[in-house]
Amino acid sequence: MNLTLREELKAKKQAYVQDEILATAAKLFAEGGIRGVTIDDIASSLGYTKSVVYYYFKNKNQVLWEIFTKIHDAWWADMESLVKTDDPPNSMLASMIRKHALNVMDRAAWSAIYFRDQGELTDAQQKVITKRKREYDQLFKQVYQKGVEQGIFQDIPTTLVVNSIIGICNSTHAWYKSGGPLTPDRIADHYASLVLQGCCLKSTPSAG
Amino acid sequence: MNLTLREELKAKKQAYVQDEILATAAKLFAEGGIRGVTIDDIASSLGYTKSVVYYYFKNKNQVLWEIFTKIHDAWWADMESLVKTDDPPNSMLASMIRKHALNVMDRAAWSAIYFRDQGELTDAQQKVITKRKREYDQLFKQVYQKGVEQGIFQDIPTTLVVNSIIGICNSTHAWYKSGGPLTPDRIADHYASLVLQGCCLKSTPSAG
DNA sequence: AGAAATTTCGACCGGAGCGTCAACAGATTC
DNA sequence: GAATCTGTTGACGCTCCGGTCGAAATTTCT
Repeated sequence: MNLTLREELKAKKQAYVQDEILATAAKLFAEGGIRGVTIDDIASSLGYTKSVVYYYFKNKNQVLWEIFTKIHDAWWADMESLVKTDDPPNSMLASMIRKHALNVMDRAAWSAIYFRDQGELTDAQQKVITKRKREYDQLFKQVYQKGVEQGIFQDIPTTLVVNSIIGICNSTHAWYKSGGPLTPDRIADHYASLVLQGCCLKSTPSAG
Repeated sequence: MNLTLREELKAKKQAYVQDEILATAAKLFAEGGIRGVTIDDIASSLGYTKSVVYYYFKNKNQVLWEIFTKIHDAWWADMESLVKTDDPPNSMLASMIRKHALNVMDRAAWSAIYFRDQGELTDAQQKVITKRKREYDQLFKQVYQKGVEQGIFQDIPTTLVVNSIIGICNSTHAWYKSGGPLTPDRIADHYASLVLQGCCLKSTPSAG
């Protein structure tokens, strides 16, 4: 068999197992906290022994790190594509809020880790994540700022507005349970309208 | 010396040292996570050995538990006294939001623990805290419901409204740093007006 | 001063969990 | 069938940390 082809197959299989491990780890980490979950827990939850996890990952920290990078990359891609459209700031901001809220609910376990357990990373990793979160916030700030310049948003410090937005959406992971009377769409819509009503000037009923 | 008087003095001194330990523990826990901070860390941060901590507290869990109960009791008392006034729902809700936000910023370390580390408690303790948090939310829900009945608030599911409120305020602990350009009062005011504008019917400009 | 209560110390135990390692098993290639 | 690559096993070492304990030190009372 061709060498590169074999390597490719191997990589594909390993990626599959890695994803499986990451998904299980995320679920357990979210419930029990990073330190409260052992590698044994993750492995046996999949019918493996812990050596298997160490075969696919260097150590516990790498498992955690991949969770952070994977979720961030996915969210970042989503948000960047929204920003590229040429919607007006109010509908763009609404779309961004909805998307962010839906993303949080879609992967509540991963979100819980992403917002709660940054302190479990190494100092260097924390710096990277902090920077990426700032860049992510920046996307929101730019849109809001544009709306202020166009006179359709109230001139409130963008830091305050964006932190409110992120704060509302992120808190969802703490209480949202799928299957309840409130659907993710309904919740996301509410968040968008709450912020838009709360920040838009009263002369722009288009937001309501 | 009178026996009961001596006991009283002893209790008073012990309470003082306990508070000192709790304050330090809360600060360290908030930064490093519950499991990331050892009893040795707490003790040596005060110039003690860990045996001293074990003299004043049964174990690590009791230290954590007291942090939870102390902060809850303080917040509950604040909110209950606000609810007792006969202000109309809109200004009462605004006061409650402001108060909650200010409380979170006033003790950011304790708040971080209260919202982030409930999972580190025993199952029984978690049940108690969950119940108390629900009762706390209930205070907000009642006020909002009253406003809906009076026709001054939009008829949105109270769960959604209250979780938004709590979510906004609680997220503050993650980014607020005292000494910045944004004062706690300014932040609290913004939160109150954001929610009131976002939830009140447009026919009640008194909220703006 | 001497006795009693209070507080502090430092050594120690035991368990838990991370990460390693040598060996083994199964598949694949030659 | 032998050799190699891939995946898996279970046991082990090591460190860290929660919690205990007896003794020492300090303070308070008589």
